[in-house]
Amino acid sequence: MGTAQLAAVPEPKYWQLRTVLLRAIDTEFSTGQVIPNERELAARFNVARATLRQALDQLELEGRLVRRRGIGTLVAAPRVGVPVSRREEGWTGSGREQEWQTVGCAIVPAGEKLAKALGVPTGETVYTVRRIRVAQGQTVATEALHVPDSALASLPEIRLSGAAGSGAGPDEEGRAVLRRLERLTVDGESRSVELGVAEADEALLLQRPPGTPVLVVTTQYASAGRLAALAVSTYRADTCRLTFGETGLVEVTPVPEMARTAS
Amino acid sequence: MGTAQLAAVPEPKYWQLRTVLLRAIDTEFSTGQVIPNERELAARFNVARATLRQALDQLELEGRLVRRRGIGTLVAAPRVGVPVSRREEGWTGSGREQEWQTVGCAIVPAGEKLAKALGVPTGETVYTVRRIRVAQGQTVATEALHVPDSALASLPEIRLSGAAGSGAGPDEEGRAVLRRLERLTVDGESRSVELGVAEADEALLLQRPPGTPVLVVTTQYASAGRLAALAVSTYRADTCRLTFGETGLVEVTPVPEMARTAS
DNA sequence: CAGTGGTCTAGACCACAGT
DNA sequence: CTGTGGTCTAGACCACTGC
Repeated sequence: MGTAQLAAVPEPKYWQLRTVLLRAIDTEFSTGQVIPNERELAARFNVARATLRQALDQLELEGRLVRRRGIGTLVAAPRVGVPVSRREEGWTGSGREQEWQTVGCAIVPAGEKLAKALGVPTGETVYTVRRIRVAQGQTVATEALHVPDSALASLPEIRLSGAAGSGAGPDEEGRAVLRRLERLTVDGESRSVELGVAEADEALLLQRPPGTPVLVVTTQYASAGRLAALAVSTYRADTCRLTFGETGLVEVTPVPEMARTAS
Repeated sequence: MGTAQLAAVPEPKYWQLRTVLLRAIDTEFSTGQVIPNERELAARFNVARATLRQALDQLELEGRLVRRRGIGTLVAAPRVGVPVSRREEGWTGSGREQEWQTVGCAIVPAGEKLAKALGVPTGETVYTVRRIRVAQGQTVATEALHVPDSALASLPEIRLSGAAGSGAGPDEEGRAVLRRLERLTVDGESRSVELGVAEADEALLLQRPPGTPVLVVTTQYASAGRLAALAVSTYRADTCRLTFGETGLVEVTPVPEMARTAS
């Protein structure tokens, strides 16, 4: 890792630093390796630690570095491609290996905003299933799957116990909801993706500090011309690349990862 | 906007501040309104300006605030839903209103990484069309559309002039490539979305400083069992919500925007 | 010109991991 | 314990906007 002076151009120092560091980790370090500590790097480049940290913040946002308190700063592994499935495979993932794990379930009357999003009257009972998604031994996403009672009611199946936590275990209730959803015919789904940050409980599930950037995927499932379920999933933005694959299609290059500029 | 003391809990101050400010802008301010300046807010909450700025950084990342140098900090408008089109509508957008504007075109031999991503031999001629996408009077995305010569060659049409900038205008060349692509039958497309930051030239096109977070959409277009084109689009993460709509589907609630937690 | 956000500094202390 | 990253401070100066 070089020690060249930073030019006195109008570009901010932290951005120049980021570029220098990026080149360094691309050429002189490999995945998982720890880079020199912040105080040393700051000294080496003759900048304050805060300035250096600004550069590292950028690289962490780009998923190139991982910082662990008490340990050091490591070169991150390339992002994992996470298929955002089309619902042909069922509600628990691709069938073969369960990619979603139910961690809880709540049965509560819909608040104003939730009711509006679901297109049901405020106060209607809504089943909210909390799930997490694990890939390569790491929790990469959390999800809140909201199903209004009215959507479930049209399905032929025994009713769930009314109050939460009465009979079965905590997420047993959630799995029951999912089982009933299996019988639902989904006509289509529409999605949106945007940037967000992890709040307290999400951050906890993702094993990250609050404020961690996440990709928020909102999926609306339509059945019989009405909204049957709403899923809000938050994926770790630092480690995930969401993929939307066509079902039957020639599998081309798995990971482009290339210059977005080509003069 | 309140002035309550910040509790001495283990949660970092900047995160508490963010929560307080978020509630404030949700209840006491409206879109486009300027909030008090940083020095005043810092004094009001008894924190250093750097700490306050950390909170504002978070809110800006979430797309809730917009900061303009020399002006102040404004409450941001809700994110615009940007349809990431399925290629049924042609290469220039939905036909009716051109959503993409060609701003340049380069004809160069493929570098190593680009060639690998396109699945062509290194050095093959590649047409790279640079486009920007405008929504609501604002540039929301830039794109580099890479088309290998071999994909274009199979199409019946006159050849383009060999060297760049010889005859027609700069982007006239780009439009010609797009016109020829219209004749291409696309069997399918596969996409991925990840978080990135805008580099120098992208930042310029997006009218944002370098390091601005963007949503990077990579689209691979398949034709006749091979990769025919590769598009890398970068959308402003602060102002965009990418939408992936099913073609014929009941249009449900346009913008959920709700608590992702529902205990 | 005055006021705003943007950058940078030098230093302090804390929380956590590994010894 | 030492060493790491995480937080916070108080102050300085710059770049830009609008009057």
